[in-house]
Amino acid sequence: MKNVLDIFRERGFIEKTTDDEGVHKLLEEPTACYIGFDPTAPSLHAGSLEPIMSLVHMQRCGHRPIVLVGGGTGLVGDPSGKTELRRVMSREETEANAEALKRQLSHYLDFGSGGALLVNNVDWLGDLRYIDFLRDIGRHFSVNRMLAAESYRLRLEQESGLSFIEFNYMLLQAYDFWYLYKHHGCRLQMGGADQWGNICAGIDLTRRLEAAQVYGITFPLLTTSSGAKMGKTAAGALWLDPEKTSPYEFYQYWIKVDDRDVERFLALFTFLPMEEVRRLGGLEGEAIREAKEILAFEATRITHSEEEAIRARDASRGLFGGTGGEDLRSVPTTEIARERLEEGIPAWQLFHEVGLCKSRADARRLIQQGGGYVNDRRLDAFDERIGAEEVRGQGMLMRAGKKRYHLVRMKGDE
RNA sequence: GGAGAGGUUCCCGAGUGGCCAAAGGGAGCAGACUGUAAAUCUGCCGGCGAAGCCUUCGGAGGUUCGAAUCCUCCCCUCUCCA
Repeated sequence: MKNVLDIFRERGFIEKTTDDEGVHKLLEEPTACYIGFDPTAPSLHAGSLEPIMSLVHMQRCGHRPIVLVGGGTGLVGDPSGKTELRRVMSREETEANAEALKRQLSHYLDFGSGGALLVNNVDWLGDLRYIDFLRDIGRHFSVNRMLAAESYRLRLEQESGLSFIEFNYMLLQAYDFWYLYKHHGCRLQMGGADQWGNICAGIDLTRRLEAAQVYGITFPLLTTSSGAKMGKTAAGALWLDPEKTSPYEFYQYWIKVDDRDVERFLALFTFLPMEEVRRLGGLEGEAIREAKEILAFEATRITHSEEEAIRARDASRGLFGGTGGEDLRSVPTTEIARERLEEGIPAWQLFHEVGLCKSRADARRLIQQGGGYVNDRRLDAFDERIGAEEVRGQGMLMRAGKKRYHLVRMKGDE
């Protein structure tokens, strides 16, 4: 079997490793590896897709992925990112989120016996005793060295500063790595590029405590070619939970990616063989839409299901290809009572109500600027009343701008 | 604990008594051009059915005809000193 490190490398997962040869050698045998996820929300979003995919590759290659839910560290807050208000979360809350994460990750990973493992570090960090921790763990850390770490240095140079609780974060994560090594034989930690310092700290600690060599891999920070953080949509984050981001919207996200990102994303977010990835990435001009369609389909299939992917694709083809007679079931839909429609609803109110615009003023602007459509007819008055006669076939198709669709059906009609 | 700086609309960041719903940039949205791409140009970019009104400049009070701007107290952040 191919060494998973080589797969990672050719698919663009690797930013750097702590020891190229060592990691390669390590991965020749079945190995346990871990990635931490913060249980700050009940759903993961696209930003987590890269680490998730890496774990899937691991499992496919016969290794054992360990998902570490940061129930304990989540309460401290990793400074290796932008400062944000750290919400204090209750244990129940993080546990509920941890459950949700596990359910979600089960789409990708097999948590069956002997398969992937999910652990929550609150289980071992929660009851740590401060003095013991300082004496047993803290003594191994050189503040001088910590200060030199990129993640801290940045914060020190900026005026945002660094609080002691954040400064401690590194020790806790290092402790995690050691713990997982000790109890689950985990010898590899992976994470985003910003995790480098934390990972190295864990390696160091494990070496000191156990005289054992463990390893780390970091992934490149994913941004779109336009520089934005990946996984943002107009509505906010691109969630993996179909309740928060429908498969249709998910699919659309990938269709709309920048041309320059297609090949990279195909390699990262699908399992297509690399020859195919390169072929698709090499397409030029309009032909690259084929590549985007495949990317969107595969990504949606992996995260949701084949059925949803097909549905999203059909709806998208219909809406954008203008074939008509398409299956629109996956387009976001709102039901409105027949009486209200028969009376007629002013367009700007309707656009707001179905969620196409975030306020009535926003809707009015949209329509006044020529971006509001009903059944492909551009509205020219923002207060035009939209009535029941517009609802036909599968429903009334509303559109905001060129790309955002919404379907309205009459309540009671089927 | 002491001394200083600061908290402005999604973000960065101007504004120090009326001309401020608040410069500029970024992000975002729409239009044109395209390929549901990029780049570019144009417009929009707190809310409310227009005029007008309402809510916003860390929080609570106060001065004033009038406050993001002045005063008081409080909360938070940063820098230097201890």
